[in-house]
Amino acid sequence: MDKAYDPKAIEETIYNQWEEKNYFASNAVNQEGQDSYCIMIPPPNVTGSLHMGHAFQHTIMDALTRYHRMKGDNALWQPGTDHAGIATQMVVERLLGAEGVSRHDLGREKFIDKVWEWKEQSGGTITQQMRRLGDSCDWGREAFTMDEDLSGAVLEVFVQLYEEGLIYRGQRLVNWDPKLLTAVSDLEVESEEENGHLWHLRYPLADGSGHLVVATTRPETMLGDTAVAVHPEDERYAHLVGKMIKLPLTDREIPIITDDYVEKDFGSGCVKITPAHDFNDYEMGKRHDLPLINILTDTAHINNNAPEAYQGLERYEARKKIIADFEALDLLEKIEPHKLKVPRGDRSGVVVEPYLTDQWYVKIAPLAEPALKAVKDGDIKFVPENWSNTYYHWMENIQDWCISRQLWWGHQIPAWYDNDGKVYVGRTEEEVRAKHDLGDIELRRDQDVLDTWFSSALWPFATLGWPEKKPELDTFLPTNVLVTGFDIIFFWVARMIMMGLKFTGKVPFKEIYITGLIRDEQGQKMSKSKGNVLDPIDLIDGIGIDDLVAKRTYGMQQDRESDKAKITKRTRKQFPEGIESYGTDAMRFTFCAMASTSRDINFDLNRVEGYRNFCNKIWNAARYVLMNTEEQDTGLGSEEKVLSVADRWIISELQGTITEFESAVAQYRFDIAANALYEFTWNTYCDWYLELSKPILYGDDYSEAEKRGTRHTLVTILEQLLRLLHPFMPFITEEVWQKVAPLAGANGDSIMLQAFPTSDEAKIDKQAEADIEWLKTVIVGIRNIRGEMNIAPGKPINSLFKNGSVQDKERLNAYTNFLGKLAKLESIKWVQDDETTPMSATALAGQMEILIPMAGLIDVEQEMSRLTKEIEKLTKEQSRISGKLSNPNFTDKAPEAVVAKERAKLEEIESTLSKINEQIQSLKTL
RNA sequence: GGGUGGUUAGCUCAGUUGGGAGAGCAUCGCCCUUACAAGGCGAGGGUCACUGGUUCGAGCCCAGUACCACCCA
Repeated sequence: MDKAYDPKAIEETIYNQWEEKNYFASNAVNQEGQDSYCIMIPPPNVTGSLHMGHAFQHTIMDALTRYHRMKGDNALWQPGTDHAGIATQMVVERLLGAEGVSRHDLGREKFIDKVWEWKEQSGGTITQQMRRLGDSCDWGREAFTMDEDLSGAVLEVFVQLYEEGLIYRGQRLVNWDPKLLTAVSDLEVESEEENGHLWHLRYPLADGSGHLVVATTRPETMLGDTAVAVHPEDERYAHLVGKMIKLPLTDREIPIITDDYVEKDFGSGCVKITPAHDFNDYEMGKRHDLPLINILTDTAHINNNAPEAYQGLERYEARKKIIADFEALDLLEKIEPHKLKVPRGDRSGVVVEPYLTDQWYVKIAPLAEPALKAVKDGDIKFVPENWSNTYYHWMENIQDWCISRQLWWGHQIPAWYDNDGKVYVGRTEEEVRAKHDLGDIELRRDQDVLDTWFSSALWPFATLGWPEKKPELDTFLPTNVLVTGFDIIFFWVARMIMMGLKFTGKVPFKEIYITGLIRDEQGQKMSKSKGNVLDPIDLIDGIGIDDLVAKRTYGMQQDRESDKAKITKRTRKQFPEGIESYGTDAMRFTFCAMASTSRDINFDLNRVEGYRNFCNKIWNAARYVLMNTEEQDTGLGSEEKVLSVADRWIISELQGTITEFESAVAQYRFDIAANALYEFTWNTYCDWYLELSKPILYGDDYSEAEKRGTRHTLVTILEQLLRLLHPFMPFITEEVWQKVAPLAGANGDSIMLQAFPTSDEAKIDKQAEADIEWLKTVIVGIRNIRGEMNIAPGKPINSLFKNGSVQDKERLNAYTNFLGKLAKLESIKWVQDDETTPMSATALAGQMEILIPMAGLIDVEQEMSRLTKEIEKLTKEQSRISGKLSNPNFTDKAPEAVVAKERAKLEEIESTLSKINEQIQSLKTL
């Protein structure tokens, strides 16, 4: 083995072998006595590439899948990708645009062919990247939301919902994206606060007796006003209610009405009502039976319903002209600066318009009710639990879902119209004709496609074969857990629950593990425009600084030169040498270690570096073990093995680590699980056990049976540890296991098919734990003296032990070898309590004094200051505890055990203090 | 406006039922000891945001305040 771990040398080869040998495959039916374990991947956009969020969630999903596979479950991690309607269509349109071609030049069919071409070309990127992460998905089952099977499921669901009256077509206000020319759902609109204005406009009364002032943030919509409203209890305007307004710039008269919705204190207390261009006004219009006047085209230009002077103007041009005209008529009272929430399309970034159109909707209330109940009844559990409140709140206020999109890429709506505009819904045109006995009259198919999330909502059961009754459906549904981010609870999670319950009668998953969102090390969201994006593949392979800068600034718009410079500067400052190659396992372990319950995870490259070092530690520990066991007797035969106290201790410690790991994973606390592994591997196995094994293996005082016992323990603990680490770090564990397994008596082709280690209470050895605890105290005491006195670690020193108990003496005798080697002691001598001892630096192990004679080694002053420091520490503690114990309230009311513990503590501190004081006295006498 | 989460060491974060403030990285000192300098050994560093309350005892429970972040309207 090389001296340092090199992930590049092994990762891809190992993955290819796993995949070729089909180790990731699940079975359609469980074997006798076997459980199933299933995770559905949140399908990434087919043309996308892997980002840090994916890498994080995939690490969790893969760790769970590998863990359960090793536990013997029939494990299925279902992979696949999403067609991502708007996103993908936009990419292809942009590519065509670069060649000067629009989708309309091509026509629908040819454009869709182009999208498929693009999908073939770039659709493999993300699944290839997933392989780099070590994702053990069942690739044979890979699905795509536009596959024939899934498209069939979409048809079936649409038709059934329509037939039950749960899908309907209706005309109402939708969020209209005037750039993409499609409706979008409420969730696809992002409202940010922006600086705007509040225009106060004078609206004259029709009878010429004066005017009202209305305040608006969108003056151009006044062309579509159909009323002015005041609050019913607003005395200022009570006498005007029922009168008419002469709407400026138009020839229309509109009424003054009252409505509770109006805020008396906002502006003048009078509100213009534009039912066709505002959601609130729309509702008010319905309440008062006001006419709807649509004044916009689908591209947000003024249409022919408005006075001729404004027709054809773009919405913001129209605003300017209208303000100017109001001013000219002396009807502009004032303009105030005003902050307002501006709704923008999450894809296009342009301001969306409330717009009156015909769209398809899902009637959501009947679906939401059982979905709400499933979580309330505990059939589905959110982890962390508090996300269920977010879910409840949204589900209880849920609106009908607009599912039609005016796009070309997606599942075309299975509805046909005859020449009278009558609509027929069915799986195919033939079915529709036959069912409604239409003969061969002319039918025109609805041009719209479905919201991408409509097909995603069916993902858990559609990928398992629904509507066909495939065995997988029974085997894997409900799936065990959904691993996803809180950003798509509404988009995806809620809709899967609704659709799953409706069409399978089962919940789609029993638990939902909501992961945190990966941010940069300063807590900023990673985004292209901020230039702080990290690519998981770059962490694995490394990247030079020039390439990294190029990547972060590539494709930025020309007018953003200053941003580009800023990003370049910052990137070069943060990564002067680029990013090192850390390997997949280090990155995966980092994600696990950072997966606490926090909702934001600030990703810190220093952590990756630390865990890369951890990989190296494992690698070198394995090198040590192999060096001492290869071609030697590791105790696999029938010859006698004697286990040392260290052997019994490390075996005992491993049991606790396994238990801790398993209980942490059961609660999705991967950070706790990762820390338990790290702690055991580094601080227990490497720092102590490997060192303790050396005196036995290298010493002349041990029998072959003892050496055999230690070799056996060395290699079997490592072998188990590798299996324990495998779900988090699949590659290095496989590579090392291949070498170690035969020496530990394990057979098998791959670690990923081995059983997960189990904890055995019978192997817990309290006596060995106590003995090693004692040994560590003594060694650490001596090391402390060395460290504080600047005695080189390699310099052999003499030691004396005094005032110990019978047990101390026994232990000292039994563990002389360990002490000598680990504390680098030249001599160990037990002295009688009354024996005089040379001037020494001292440490305590319980009552036992450890003396390091100072001759030629130690400065008296230095030792004095070391002891004084120790006394200060202890005195502080002493006064705290004695204060506590002298308080009768504490001794009377606190539990007996707590009081006793404090008393014991105090006693120990006091005896330690007096010993140290004695030592100081004896130093002073010199 | 309503809601949720957060505030602990220089940085990134743990802290389970209230009972001796922890880890990693960074810092300082000694060491290239035959697994590992991507390492070993040792050390320093915190008014647990603030105010008040409950309690014998609060990082943890309660009330309020400030600041940060996100979600919904």
